[in-house]
Parts: sequence; structure tokens; C-alpha cells
Amino acid sequence: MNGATSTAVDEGLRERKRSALHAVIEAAAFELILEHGYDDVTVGMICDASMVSPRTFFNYFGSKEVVVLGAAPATPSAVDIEKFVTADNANIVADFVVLITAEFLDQRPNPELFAARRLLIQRTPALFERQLARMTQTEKQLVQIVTQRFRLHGRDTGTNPDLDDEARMVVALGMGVMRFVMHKRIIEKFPGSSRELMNGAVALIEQITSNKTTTSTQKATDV
Amino acid sequence: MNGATSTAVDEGLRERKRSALHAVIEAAAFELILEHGYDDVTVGMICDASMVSPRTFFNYFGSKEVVVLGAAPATPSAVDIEKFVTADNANIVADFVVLITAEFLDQRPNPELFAARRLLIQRTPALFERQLARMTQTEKQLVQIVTQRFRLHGRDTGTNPDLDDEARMVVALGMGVMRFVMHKRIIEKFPGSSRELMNGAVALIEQITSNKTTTSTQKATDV
DNA sequence: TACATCATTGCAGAGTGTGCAAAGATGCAG
DNA sequence: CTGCATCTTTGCACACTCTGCAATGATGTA
Repeated sequence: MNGATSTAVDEGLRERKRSALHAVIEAAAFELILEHGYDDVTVGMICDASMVSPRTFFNYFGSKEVVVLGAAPATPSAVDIEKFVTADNANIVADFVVLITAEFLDQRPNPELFAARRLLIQRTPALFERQLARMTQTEKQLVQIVTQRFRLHGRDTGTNPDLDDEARMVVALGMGVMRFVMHKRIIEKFPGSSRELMNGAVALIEQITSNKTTTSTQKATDV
Repeated sequence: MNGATSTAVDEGLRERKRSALHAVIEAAAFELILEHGYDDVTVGMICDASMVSPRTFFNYFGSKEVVVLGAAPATPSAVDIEKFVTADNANIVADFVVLITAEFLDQRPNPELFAARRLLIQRTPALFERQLARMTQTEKQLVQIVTQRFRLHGRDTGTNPDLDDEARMVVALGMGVMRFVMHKRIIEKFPGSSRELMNGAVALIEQITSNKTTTSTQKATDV
């Protein structure tokens, strides 16, 4: 029990109390939800356990799901972005998947909480959905990152007006793969490490997208 | 105003009344929501307009969003499945996207309602999310369809134990593209037909996945 | 100490959704 | 067409999430 999640050092009693209470509610919520499941724990129960009024709970978290999902929409770290942008691998989709899954492999602030968060999201279909929906919200940023890589590789938006579309498609494909990976973890309870899982996924993409056995230039417009 | 959506011919007064009332509530809901927006229309308002009790509304639809999204989780038609399974195109992802978007191009039962449904889903982020989430629920069926195509092309599950994974990855990639297409329609308000849009998407996939400029066999495991 | 500022809370209420039992409509034999 | 079984509709009470508002309490600061 080390108190606040984001650990502000000392910013006055008010700030410290605030983040302490935040941590208390969070802890109570996770304890209850880990035991009884997300749907069987009410905000009232969390409030009883953490001795705050429901109104205060909503002042802090705004909604029930935010407690589990966390406040931030989960964006990749600067280091990972740098790696992705400068990489020169052939399969950009594979690289991109590595980028967006990397965030799930890191365990930065509070390992226990991080693990619990991931576990609960995996366990609870509703939360899983919302998590994916959130990722879509960061789409704009991700598209920019992909575009950056394009630029570094000599492809410019000015020269190629459809480059934005191409970047968005890379992101879209990557999101799909994300689904695949999480699904494999949740439904099949894949025992290996996330990195193993991801490598398998990457290999699969390569296999599928390079599977051009016949009439490789014909488009599938005739269905 | 032709009454019921699914139009059962004559199955007793009870059945007819039931589907009539279903249609009435549906119509009232769409009229209100098209005008005021999904969030600004309450179940109570729909009930007032269609002269039923709120309890009856929930007996029929179970939740507010079901009125707009429709009951069925939207699966591809048998004809489209057949086309997909027997096709021998090189890019299976492209074919798959054609398959799952085909359903959005057909306007089978009630054209007006169909158009309104699509419009509202596009307009309302929350509904859009739920729609995508629903599609994930049909994943199992879609995976089976892809596997069928594999089999027809001489690839067997017995011989290749990872074939299920490969099928799921095709589905996952397709879902991602789905996102791209819908996004382009909603955010950019792409003016062309859905078919145009889809063809553009298909071309993009080809371009991206065939973009193996360097070290094409190396995997992206080192990021 | 006095005052401003922010945090916490209670309260009232909207909105979605569910279980239950009463009242109404329909179906179907006799 | 009468009576009974069955299904539908409804009202009622209630749980739960979430919001606006105003009062109370704690902290920051001069």
C-alpha cells in the first residue's frame, strides 16, 4: 500500500489527500470486483468499503467503468513510437501491432494494479468492448505516427494524397490484429507470454498477406 | 407504412397484433430519434408516441439501443457466403471484407428502415461502438466460413493445426478494415457509394500488404 | 484570525432496466 | 357461445448509474 497511483511528491495536503482517497477507492473497487465480478459489484458497495459517499465516487471517477479502465485512453510510450517510426521492416502492419501491444506488456506505475486491470478487462466482456472503443479514440494519434514513418521513408503527403488513407488502413488492420491477440488470451486462455502470442500473430499476418497464389493483381470487386 | 418488419403472413390475431405493435413502436422510435438524436430521446417519449407502457417497450426490445440496432447480430447472406467460399482470389482479406460489407449494401426487408438504421448508427458514436461489438460476437461463424474456404482450397484442419488461427486472423484483419470503411463514411462523410468506398479499401490492403520492400522474411520481433 | 477556495456530502431527480402479480385479450375446446 | 388455458399488457415497486445544486466541512493564505 504505497498510496497514490501517480505519486505526486508533495503538493500540499489537499493534493496528497486527494490522491490518497483516489487510491483508497481504487483499491476497494479492485478488491471487490476481483472477488465478485464487475457486474455484481455496485458503486454503493465500493463506497461502503472505502467510506465515501456515492457522490464523491462519481466526482473522482465519473463512471463505474473508469475505475477499472483507468483515466487515460492508453497511448504508446515515446520510446516505442520512436522505435516504430525509425524501423525499416517490410511488414508495417506487424510493426504497428508490436507498437500498440507494447503498452500492454509494460508494467510501469503499479504492477499489481496493472495486472488486475488487465485481468478484469479480459474477464468482463463489457469492459473489453469499452477498452477497444477507447483505442479507436486514439486513432488520430496513431495515424499520425504511421504517417511519420511514411515520411521518414521518403513518402510525403504532398506527393501522395492518399497517404492518409493508407496510414488509417494500417491502423485499422492493426486494431483488428489487436482483437485477435486479446481474443486468443481471453477465450483460449493462451498460456504463453504476451510477446510469444504477438510473434505468432505477426507471423500469421505475413503468411496471410503474402499468400498470393493466383491472379494477384485482380481486385475482389465482383462478389 | 406496411406494418410488420418481418411480415408474417397470417399466424393468428395474436401474432399479427404483436408484429404490428412492434412496427408501431419501431416507427415512433425512429421518427423521434431521427429528429432529436438518440441521446435526447427517452424510452418514455417513445412510449408516449406509440401509446404503450414503458414495461411493454422493454418486453419487446429489451433495451433502448436494440430498437435502432435491430434484433439480429447481422450475419452475411447464404449467397454471399457461397460466393466467398468458392472464390479463388489471391487476397483473402479483401474477399472477406467484401463479404462482411455486402450485408450493408443489401436492403432487403424495409428499405426506409434499413437506411434510417444505418444513418443513426453512423451518427451516434455509442451505437457505432455497440454495432462493432456485436460483429465480434458473430466472429465464430465468420471463422467457420473462412475455414470452409480453406478446405475447398485443399487446406485441411487436420493437416494444419494452426489453420483455425489463420482463419481468425483473416476475420480480425477484416474487422479492422470494416472500421476503416465505416470511419471514412462517418467522419469524412465520403460522398461515393459504399461499393466505391470498399473497392478503395481493398486496393489499399493490397498495396499495404504487398509492400515488402526490404528484408521480407524478417519478423518484427525486435521492436 | 478571517476569508477565499476547494472537497465532501446529502438530496432530489432523471433515466434505463427487472421481477412480480393483476388485469385484459386471444385461442380453443366442448 | 361459454368457459378455461394461455399469452399480452400494464402498474407498481425497486435497483442501479449518473447529474445538478446547495450546504457543510476542510484546507490554503493573507
